[in-house]
Amino acid sequence: MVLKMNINNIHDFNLNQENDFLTIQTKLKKHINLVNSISKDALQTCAGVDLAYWEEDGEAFGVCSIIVLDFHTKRVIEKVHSAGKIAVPYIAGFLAFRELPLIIKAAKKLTIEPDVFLFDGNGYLHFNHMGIATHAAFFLEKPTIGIAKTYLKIKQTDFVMPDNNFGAYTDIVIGGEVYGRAVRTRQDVKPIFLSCGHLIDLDSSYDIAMSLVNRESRLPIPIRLTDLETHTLRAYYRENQKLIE
DNA sequence: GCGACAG
DNA sequence: ATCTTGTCGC
Repeated sequence: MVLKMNINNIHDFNLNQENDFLTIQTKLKKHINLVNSISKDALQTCAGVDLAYWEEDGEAFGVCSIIVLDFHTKRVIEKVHSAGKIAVPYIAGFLAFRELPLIIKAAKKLTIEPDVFLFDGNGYLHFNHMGIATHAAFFLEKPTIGIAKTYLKIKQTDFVMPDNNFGAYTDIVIGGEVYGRAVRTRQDVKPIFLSCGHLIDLDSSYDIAMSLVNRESRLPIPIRLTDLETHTLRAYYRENQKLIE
């Protein structure tokens, strides 16, 4: 997969400066496009993206997995991954800066260009509308969807708990604007927090995410599979640490 | 000092 | 995210 934006752009500023992070976010968010309606019939492939971490000699390492599925058969058609040292600490609101280097490194190995990417984390549901799903789309140049397992409170606004049945949801409205959606993907489980990433609208994101849920997990299949995959890869790299770098 | 805090 | 055993329930 060819990536237009150069990864080196990510390293052109001081990695631990939150002000620099904010500057980047503010610059990119002006270009967010949330008006594309994407029909499921037009989709051929979808991908999940996730990372796992571990420590070695006091240093942080991570592995990123991207798994591509045929959207309709749900069969895996490609798996790629990347592993390496993690340079940026986790700071709520700036997750993308920590995870993007490995995500881009893995994405470059894709031979298929997925029609849509699902991320483990927020997209537009973010105080600066620049969660990892949104931010990553500027590199991938493909529609992205954010799927978070827990709620990130913005401007002291809580979400309204959706009804306890499959598909029930409540929109997360902050200051009169819809940021995302709390979605009950299965009965008797906690809701997930869905939001647009970029290049797709919220209703399409919801339809796609819901059609990718089965009885295995409350999370869409691509996210679930990459989560399992990163744990497997981590176990491997922990035993073969020298294969990294 | 205390609580909050996507992953 | 990660560290971790058992355990309640379908």
